Amino acid sequence: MAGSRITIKDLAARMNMSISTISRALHDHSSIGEKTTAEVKKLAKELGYFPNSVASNLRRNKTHTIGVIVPRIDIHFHSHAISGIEEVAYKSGYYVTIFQSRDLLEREIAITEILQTKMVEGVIACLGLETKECTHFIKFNELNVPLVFYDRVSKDCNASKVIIDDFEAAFKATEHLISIGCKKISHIAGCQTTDIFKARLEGYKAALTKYNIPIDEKLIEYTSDLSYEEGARCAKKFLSLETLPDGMFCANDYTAISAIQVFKKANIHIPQDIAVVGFSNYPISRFIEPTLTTIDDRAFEMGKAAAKLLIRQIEDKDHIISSETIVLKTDLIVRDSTNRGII
Amino acid sequence: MAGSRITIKDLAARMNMSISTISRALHDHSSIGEKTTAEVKKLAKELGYFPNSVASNLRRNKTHTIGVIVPRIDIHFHSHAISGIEEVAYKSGYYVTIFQSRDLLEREIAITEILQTKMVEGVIACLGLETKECTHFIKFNELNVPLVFYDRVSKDCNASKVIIDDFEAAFKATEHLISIGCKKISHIAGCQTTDIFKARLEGYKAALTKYNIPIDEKLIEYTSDLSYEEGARCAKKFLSLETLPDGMFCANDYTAISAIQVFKKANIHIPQDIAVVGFSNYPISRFIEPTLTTIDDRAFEMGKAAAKLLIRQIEDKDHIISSETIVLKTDLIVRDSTNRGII
DNA sequence: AATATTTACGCAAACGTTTGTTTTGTTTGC
DNA sequence: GCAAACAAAACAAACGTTTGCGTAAATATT
Repeated sequence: MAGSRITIKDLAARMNMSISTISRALHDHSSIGEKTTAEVKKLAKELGYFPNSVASNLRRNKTHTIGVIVPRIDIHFHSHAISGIEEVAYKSGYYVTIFQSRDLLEREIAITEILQTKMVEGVIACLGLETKECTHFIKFNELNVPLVFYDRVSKDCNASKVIIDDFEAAFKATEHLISIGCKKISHIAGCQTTDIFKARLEGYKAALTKYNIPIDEKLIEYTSDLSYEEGARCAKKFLSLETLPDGMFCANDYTAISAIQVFKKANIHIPQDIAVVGFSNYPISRFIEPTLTTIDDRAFEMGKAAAKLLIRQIEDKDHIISSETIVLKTDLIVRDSTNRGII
Repeated sequence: MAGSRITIKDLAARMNMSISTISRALHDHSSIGEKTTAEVKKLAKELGYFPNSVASNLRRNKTHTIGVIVPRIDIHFHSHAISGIEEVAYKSGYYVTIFQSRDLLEREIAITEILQTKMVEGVIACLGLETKECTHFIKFNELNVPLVFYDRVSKDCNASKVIIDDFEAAFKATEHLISIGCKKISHIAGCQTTDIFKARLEGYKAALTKYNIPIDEKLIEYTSDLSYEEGARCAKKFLSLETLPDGMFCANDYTAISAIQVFKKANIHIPQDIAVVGFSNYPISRFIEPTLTTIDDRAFEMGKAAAKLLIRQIEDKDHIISSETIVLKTDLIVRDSTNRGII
């Protein structure tokens, strides 16, 4: 700020013209002569003029800004999603303002209020863990600002969504274990009040059922947060069974990795004794030993899809779209933790 | 947008008062009666009024926004730095708009221009790899908008900086290896046109010198990008020496990890045969086997420090500060890759 | 009771643009 | 040579706030 910024007025004064002429010249309006247009632009460049987009936004009632709410920026999944969002937004001439809810409902609500005052043209959000209902988002509906949720979405909110098919992904993962010969497949499950983790459990069960493998609740361990520590705990639990499972599908990579490390310490070989599939394809899954078979979470694509969808809705003058749901295909990435060689 | 947003005008009409009174009431101005103030606020809440910060920003010539330029959001280091920035900014009532240069100079320049039009009050940036000089940043000086670089900084730009002492960190890392008995310490170095990697090499050399260990160029491997693949290449090079080094300091964690994996495959034990120290404390360093001794890069703290410094400068009316440099303390995190038990 | 002071509010300009309407001056058609 | 048509540029209002100044009524001071 401060400094002495050149405005359109200054240009007008220097050229002995009206400010409207300057404005139109800078926008190549047809009603301004070529010569004048050129001169104005030349002067603007000379004086280092930059348009004041705050003023422009006010007048045009457009900010070309989209607000993004994520639980935490520093989680791999979200930073990749944001990266995708930013990439699409930048190319379409939109700007991205990011807020972290830190999984706090109070903060999430405060952020939605800030976003209203900022006149963002659209909002992309991933709900925080505390968020059970989302009345704080309905004001965006009222204001006609498009809203897109990704990954963690809310059923009872009228908004567009971008998700992966967790059920199908879990099904695929489990099916893969079966295809390499596993008969007794365990599962480390996430918090069952969260839809995505519920879906992963269901997908696991469905795959077993399809192949006539009975579902054994003793082979399912529930965790609250899928942390590294929880993974170790579950692994020890499985070790204490009469017979060790010969396959394991984990609802995320952290638990898979820590379980693997526990197994290795117990002198159990992976994938020979027990094959393991994770979920999310964290960077680390490529580096541990053995490298981890996992489901790619499509974070970057999810961000891109969310941004594209949002921008489409922003620019859809007719506001004909009420909501739209995009389900992304997932990829099973087969690595050494399920590679038993030729079968 | 669209919709029908309630403005201060609407409130004024409903209350049969002037807009200035409304504005003042909403800001608890002393010249407005208590009763009126209360009534105005009540009505505002009823009608769901939200201030239009675009208009406010224009009038007050303040945006309370800081622009952030990072090479990539989805790199762990940067997402953590951003997280720190956002945390501090949020608490101080500032908003954060993020741009990725993707290490492209052209894009970095374009972003600086966008930031000018957006009237941001301050800028935090980490330079892209292509950026050798930074004339595109001097306009911020001219406009009196404070500028803080972090991590990758530029010498020839008049701006504040937040960095870690790479020299000292590398010195500490190397000294640690010496302290556990290493006599022949190798180094995997980064691109020597980047200051931070140069400093790490220098720190390594200085530690050797201090303890009268001759510097042996054969023990130093230079890489262009410190990639996982490069790490493996360097490790093989060291394996081909007549005698294997008994310690290794790597300029980042990726090379350390891939080198460790190469060593393990060659049946070399870590840390008994060769102790390894990385740099940055990537999350993965806690999970690999053995867990990796490394230097914490202080990403989050760096972001916080940058934001605090920037905001201080923004709010320093006198513009008395020209520039300031903060050097953060680093931490050596000792893990199993250098844990030889009692010495 | 007259003046001074305070309280509570209104008026109007300003922030830097954009844009519908008007004005001025030039060209065209006949 | 005069109306009509057009091109080029000016006028002025508007976007939603904030804020210096003015003013009327209410209260305090003598």
